[in-house]
Amino acid sequence: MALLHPTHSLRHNSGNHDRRNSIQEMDFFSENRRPIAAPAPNLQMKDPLKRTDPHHVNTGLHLVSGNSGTGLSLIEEKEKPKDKMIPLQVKIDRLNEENQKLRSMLDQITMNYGVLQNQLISAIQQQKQEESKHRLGQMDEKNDMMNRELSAKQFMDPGPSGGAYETPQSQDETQELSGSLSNNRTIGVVQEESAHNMVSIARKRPFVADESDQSPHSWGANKSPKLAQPRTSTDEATTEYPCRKARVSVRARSDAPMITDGCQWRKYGQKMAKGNPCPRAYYRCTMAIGCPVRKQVQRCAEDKTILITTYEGNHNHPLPPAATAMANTTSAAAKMLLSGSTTSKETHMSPSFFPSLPYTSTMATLSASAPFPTITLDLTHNPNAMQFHHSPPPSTPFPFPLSGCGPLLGQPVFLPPKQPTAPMVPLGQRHSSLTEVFTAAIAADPNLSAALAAAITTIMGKPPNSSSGSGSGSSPLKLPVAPTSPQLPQSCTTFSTN
DNA sequence: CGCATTTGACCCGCGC
DNA sequence: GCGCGGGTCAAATGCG
Repeated sequence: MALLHPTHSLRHNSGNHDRRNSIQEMDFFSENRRPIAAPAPNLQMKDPLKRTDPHHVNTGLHLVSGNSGTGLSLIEEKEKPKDKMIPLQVKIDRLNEENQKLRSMLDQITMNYGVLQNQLISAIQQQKQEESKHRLGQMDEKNDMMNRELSAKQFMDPGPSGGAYETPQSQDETQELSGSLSNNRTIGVVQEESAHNMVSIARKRPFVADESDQSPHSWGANKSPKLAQPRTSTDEATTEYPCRKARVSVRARSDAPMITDGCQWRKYGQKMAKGNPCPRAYYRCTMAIGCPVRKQVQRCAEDKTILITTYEGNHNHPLPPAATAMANTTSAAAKMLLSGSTTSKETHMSPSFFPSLPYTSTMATLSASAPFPTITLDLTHNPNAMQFHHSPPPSTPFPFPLSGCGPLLGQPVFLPPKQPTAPMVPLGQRHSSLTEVFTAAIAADPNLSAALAAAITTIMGKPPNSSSGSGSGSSPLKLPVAPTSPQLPQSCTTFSTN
């Protein structure tokens, strides 16, 4: 969340606050743009124009988003006489004023957010400290843990000023931040903690240690020995998350009793879940003998048009093309969840973390609450924002980001926010620079997203309210979530309704 | 008749 | 220890 307004952050930190409207932005460009702008003679022609009105300086900032820059370049290109420039100048002035107003609003929102986040973080850290006292007695990596917290805090801490977006001091620092998150140490710490938790869970559920390739889970393990498969040392999922049982839950609007995701399922049970008048159906993948994948289908108690499908496990067989997208998506989500969810039960992720993802308005829920960490992908909102690379059946009202199916990993697993009022500004309009930074960082390091999730999770600690809601409503905070790294074996299949 | 679905019973973990 | 709830099994049932 701290990166909701990266550009804003950059702007604020690129100069002194008392000169925020002029010098700071000029400094920003002087560091990053001058090598390009200086050689252009047209810019010098533009300067006198800009100096006639102080707002023009601010327009320079707007160049970041390219809006004002476009207008100025038009002036440059056409070389209008001064009398023709006047209307344009007036127009630019008006745009600048508008820009100022928007910026003021943004500042206000930023401040409010910062205050709230400060309160949240302080509360969480306080809670985590208490928790750490118990855990540290059993942990040998005390220092690592502290470093981990610090590392994560770097990412989230709004800073002493309370302005969450003022933390990065410059683009350089932002890049440094991205680098620190993607470096081996940070990820290593994250994985270390994951491993530690896996050990804890393994003690609790010894049987899962014998699980094979699939994400560790109980079904087919203890009750169906025939399904047990020999463990291979090369299995990455097993190596990384030998004891975690992640679930990927998908919320989608559908009238169909069950979504068709490209796999064949056999119903093996149905139960009434507490708090939900609609029964929960249990399905097992029948595409291959011994496939451990299960899924649960249940309608949302609040809105029965919403179908909640929860996947668990990884397919042990080749998937049809129609099934790979969902499999990749859920795998990515599951891996992110597994790699990120350690001590906390819920994770806050900012949409700004994943600017490269097209579905910026989508939301996902990370819930590591017992017994299994679950990531919920909410596809019930903003269908317009979705892009269909694979047309769903007509009866499939829900949109699913199947973009680029093949390597969907790293693609968005994004869902609409529960709170439609949440201000979701198109990323590209507000913070292009930092967006690019993170895009590049994520693209460069497939583990980064997982590391981000882990880092955030680490500092978030336990949610203030651990009481579980009933049924599908045991829903954690709704948060924007990242796509994940591509290493997880396919967990589930495609996704469409009947 | 074979297969899928239904449904009650059973098992297990967790909280009190 | 007990009750509750989630998850699974397997016999019964339905359907093509």
